[in-house]
Amino acid sequence: MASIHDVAKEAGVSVATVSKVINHYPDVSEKTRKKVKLAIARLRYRPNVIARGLVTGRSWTVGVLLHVPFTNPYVSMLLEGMKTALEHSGYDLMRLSARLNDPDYSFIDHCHSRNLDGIVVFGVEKDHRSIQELIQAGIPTMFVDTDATGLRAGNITTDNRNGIRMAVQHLFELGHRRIAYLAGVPGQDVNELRLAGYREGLGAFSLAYREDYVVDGDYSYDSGFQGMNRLMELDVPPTAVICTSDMAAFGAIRAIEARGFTVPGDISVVGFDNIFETELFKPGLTTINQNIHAIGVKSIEELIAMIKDPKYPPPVVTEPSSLVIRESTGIAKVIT
Amino acid sequence: MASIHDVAKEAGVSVATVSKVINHYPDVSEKTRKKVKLAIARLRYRPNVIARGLVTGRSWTVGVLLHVPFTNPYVSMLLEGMKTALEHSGYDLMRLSARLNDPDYSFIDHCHSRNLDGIVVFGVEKDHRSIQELIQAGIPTMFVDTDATGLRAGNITTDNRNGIRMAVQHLFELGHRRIAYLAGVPGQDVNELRLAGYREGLGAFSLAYREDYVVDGDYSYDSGFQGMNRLMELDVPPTAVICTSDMAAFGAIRAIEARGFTVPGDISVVGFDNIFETELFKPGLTTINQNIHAIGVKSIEELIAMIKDPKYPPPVVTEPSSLVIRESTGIAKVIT
DNA sequence: CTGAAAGCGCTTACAG
DNA sequence: CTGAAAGCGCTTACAG
Repeated sequence: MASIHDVAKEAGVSVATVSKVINHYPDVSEKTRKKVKLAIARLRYRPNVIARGLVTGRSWTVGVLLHVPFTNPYVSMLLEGMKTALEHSGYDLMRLSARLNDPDYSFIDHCHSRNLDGIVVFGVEKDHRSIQELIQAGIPTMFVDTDATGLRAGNITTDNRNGIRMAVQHLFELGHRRIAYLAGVPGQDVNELRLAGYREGLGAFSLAYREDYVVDGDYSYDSGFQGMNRLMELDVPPTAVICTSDMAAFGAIRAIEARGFTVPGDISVVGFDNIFETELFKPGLTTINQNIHAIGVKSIEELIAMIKDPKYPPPVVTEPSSLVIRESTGIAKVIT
Repeated sequence: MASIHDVAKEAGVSVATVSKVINHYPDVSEKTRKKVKLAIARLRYRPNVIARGLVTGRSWTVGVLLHVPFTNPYVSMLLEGMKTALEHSGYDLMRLSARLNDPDYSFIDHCHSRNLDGIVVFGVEKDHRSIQELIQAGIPTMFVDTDATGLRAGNITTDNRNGIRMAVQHLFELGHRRIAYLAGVPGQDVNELRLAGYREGLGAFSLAYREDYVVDGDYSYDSGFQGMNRLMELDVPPTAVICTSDMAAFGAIRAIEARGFTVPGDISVVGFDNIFETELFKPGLTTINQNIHAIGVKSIEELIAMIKDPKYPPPVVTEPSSLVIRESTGIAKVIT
């Protein structure tokens, strides 16, 4: 690869002048600019981003910390949205190791040694040591689904409370009075918000909150399957269940079917996420739509805004959720 | 962040000596080494990878070019495998833009300006200009599912031919004689190999190859749906169909059901990939398993081997495929 | 065993 | 408007 020195020689000017042309400085004569541009074209010169970064302190790289597998459907959509926003921004995306609990590994050191301009974090709780260090370090950061903020850290999530409230209302209107909830991991921000939405939803229709109607889980198919089994073993099982993820809902439905019951004939099921697999699944899943792609796009857009302007206030954004009604919910069989 | 100069000052030695300690040079006295290590610990010093890269010419970064969406289930598994192999390697992964057809964008320039040590490519055909440039440039590269090689470029794929052959045999043994094939994009390496496997499979059982039993597609659900519709409109429709992807198989099954027929009662369907969605789908899909995770792992392992040793011969590896039998294939209804 | 110096490919005051 | 020089944070011959 040609370097800036080669270009300078070819054009018969100094490297400083070449640099000025590359960076669109105004104080270069038209004649010189032409000469330099010609030399650049002739040598197919491209400035070395690495070298430039060393002096400007910017790497034109944003990191992404994913504390979940790539096979997580939420992550796929998120990345797809991020990619869209990245495309013409000049920034590239670097995946960062998620060895957060390895004592030999320091996430923040990693970010520093790579000169990262900004970070998107998904799937890590805000009380984690690495996250605290990251916030302290003052590197522009956007948290997805984690309610953390800092001087240079904002976050973005879906309107979780209202999503679940809409689900409760939908089931109530179908005549359900025994509505259970298959929850996520206790303590996680998203889980607490959704749980709050569930309680608020019940309250809005004067339905009592029952401890035994809430089962913790981990968003997976298996956790939905097992959670549903527990609910069905209750003396008074629910007639409807809201799940904290579509995958858990899939598991719940198969658990219901495995006991010889039908969805929605016997029990109605609502998911959360509206991942593309809902289109494949039978019965079609009624679920709460998250605009994951938009969250991906905005997380990057806001991050870049923070990078570009040190005074840009760290955003806290909530994307609207909506209810998508398919086949897995129906009129309650028994009104108690 | 502390720099190497800060450490040198703190330890009372030169930066050259600090550098030697960091890089485990043997010619440093134990006493000096101790002093330096202490200073490093005290200042929480981490060498700047960027600066180091500028002089060594290595960025400790491998790029990945994905010419498909992140939501593609194959990609998710591939990335998950790559991640595994990357974890303790010291290399980080950078996603590269896929603006391959944008005249303002040069993939190879991008790689150079980022000083990438190696590249993994998926979903681009070998005759694409960017790919040719990449091979010429001599940057270590591993192609996934693309039959390209170069002085420093190898590739890895599944045993596509044999996979399809096994599917034909399975169907033949179930009594099927009218076996159709829902193909992928003509010209793509993977497609040609699978098509060859289909023909070989038919040949092995003396079944005639019929043009009208092969329909091109693009691996998607919709293409499977439409392709199956075409097959079912034939005067003598097939009793079994092999699909070039699981997603296409899902589409094909729904097309069959939409016409009031059943799988496998009326028509047997085989997929390709064994993505995790096959577990969700009903009926359970008989499919050809690709060990995608292993392909991800090996693509990185081989790439790193090439990076480390300029004389490491570019590997061409074929991962075995296997048939996974579930519910979507059954005994042929009519023997012709 | 240790360190001064040159250099990787850039940018940025600053002097002219 | 142009360029010499210093410097970003490192590594690597080379001299001592």
